Amino acid sequence: MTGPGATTPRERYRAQVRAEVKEHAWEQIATAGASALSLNAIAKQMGMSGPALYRYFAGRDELITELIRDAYRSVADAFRAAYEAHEATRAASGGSSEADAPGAGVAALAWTLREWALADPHRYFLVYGTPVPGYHAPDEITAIAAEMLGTLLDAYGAQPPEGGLTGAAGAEAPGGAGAEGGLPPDPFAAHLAEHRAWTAGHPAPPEILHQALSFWTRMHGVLSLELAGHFTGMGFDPARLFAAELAGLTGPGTTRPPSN
Amino acid sequence: MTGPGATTPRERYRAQVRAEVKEHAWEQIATAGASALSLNAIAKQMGMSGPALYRYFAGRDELITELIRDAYRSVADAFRAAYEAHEATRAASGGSSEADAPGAGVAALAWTLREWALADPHRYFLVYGTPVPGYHAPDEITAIAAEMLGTLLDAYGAQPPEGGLTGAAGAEAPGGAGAEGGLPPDPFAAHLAEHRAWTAGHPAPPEILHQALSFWTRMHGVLSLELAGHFTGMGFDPARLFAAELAGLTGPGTTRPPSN
DNA sequence: TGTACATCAGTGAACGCGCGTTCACTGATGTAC
DNA sequence: TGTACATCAGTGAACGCGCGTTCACTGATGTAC
Repeated sequence: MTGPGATTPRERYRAQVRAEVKEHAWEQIATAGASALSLNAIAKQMGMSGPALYRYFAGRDELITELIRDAYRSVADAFRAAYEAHEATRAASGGSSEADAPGAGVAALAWTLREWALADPHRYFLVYGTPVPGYHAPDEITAIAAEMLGTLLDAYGAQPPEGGLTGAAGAEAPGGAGAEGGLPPDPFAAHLAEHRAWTAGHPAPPEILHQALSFWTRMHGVLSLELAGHFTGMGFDPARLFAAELAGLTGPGTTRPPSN
Repeated sequence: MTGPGATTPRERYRAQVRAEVKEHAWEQIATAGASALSLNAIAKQMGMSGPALYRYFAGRDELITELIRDAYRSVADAFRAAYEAHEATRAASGGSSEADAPGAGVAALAWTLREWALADPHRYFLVYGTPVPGYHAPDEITAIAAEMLGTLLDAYGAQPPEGGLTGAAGAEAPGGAGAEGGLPPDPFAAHLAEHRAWTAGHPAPPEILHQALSFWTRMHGVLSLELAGHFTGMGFDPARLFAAELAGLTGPGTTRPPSN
């Protein structure tokens, strides 16, 4: 690894072939699933002989690991970019735009996640689907996962936290919130207060940690069932279910996908 | 297929061997994943030669299809049994037990689902994980899925519906429910009112359909991330997150797993 | 109860396939002087 | 600018493997008279 920018023609060529191999790998995964990924088949598709690929990847395992890492990287980057774009519009508008609605930042992340998932379902399942047997995520990947949660916490932290968000923290008592106007007790937040090592020092209060985790599981709940086809034939629009779940987390008014 | 009970010794033997084959199939899936399922390996494990299994299954595909169907069947049966057991205690207690708390029936289903999932994660992923490429669920399986949703709707229907359940239908306005005491509008329920063919004529109102779908996606959101290992190393107890999500759907007081 | 026949479980050999991976080698590309 | 050398991309043959599946065949089990 020399410094960035200091690429020889050979290095550029190598990078290009590696990228092309990955592209064909994704196509193959899309067609026959990750378990059917074959170096020989990729080579044939590229008009090369099987062993040639060993110049670029140490073996099948390295290729798969790299695909998984790239997939994580792409969703984390999309997440971060969406957060920063949202913060930028918020700062530019000076406190009076839609971007200032409570939960707007979180909603932006949700729609970004959905867009990323729908753009390539096989990539989604490589990250969030059935774990590959025998595969153990290297530290680099768990770090990216933590980074993503950090972005989510940032988005929550950038919202007015005083009672503006609802739905995740504990159940409202039947008939509405408590008569004294306080939030109901949140036993899971209390639990999280004692198990927050995974936040890497993020200052978010435990109730926000709870909300972030609920966000995570609810969005993936809709997406994984939708992409696995469990809603096929039921007739309703999964995007609306996604929007409804999101509304339960951020309040109404942020339930529309971004206009793009 | 002769009538039930009219089994010859040979039929009994066949059924026994088929069951044994499936058992080894599950072991193999647990070890190396569904994609690595091999008839030859199963035969070897049973002390038989490869082609022998063709007396019992037409081929690999039939075996996999049967495994998936069995998995669906087992969760649907567990669901139905849990519902009926709950209704039985409810009827026996005459209206004053814990089983009468709003959402108690739904909570019983939730914990049943969780128990079923944890009992065999690979079975869970065969049903709710990454779809097998090229595999299309036969009608029998979609029928079982519909049956399960029917049980869920029954459980919702068996609860007092007048404002007793919270969390899924639309977002509460910040600061509590509407001042007039009415529920906030639920656009997704309105959508479902026009797309309810999948309920097979169940009389549940659209708001309940919404709640059932939210139940479904939220429970699977926690379970799939948990079982795929995405919470590993984060320190908190996934069961408590599951309980918190459930509390958001049924109200507090039904957030403990059944005592067994 | 005993014999003749049909049914069925299981074997072993074989076919064709594609896989990951190693190895010795050719030819082109880049580098040093 | 030209020559000598090192580096690297890619090939083709080969190894060993396990897969699904077919086929002709042997023995055991059940059935009919």
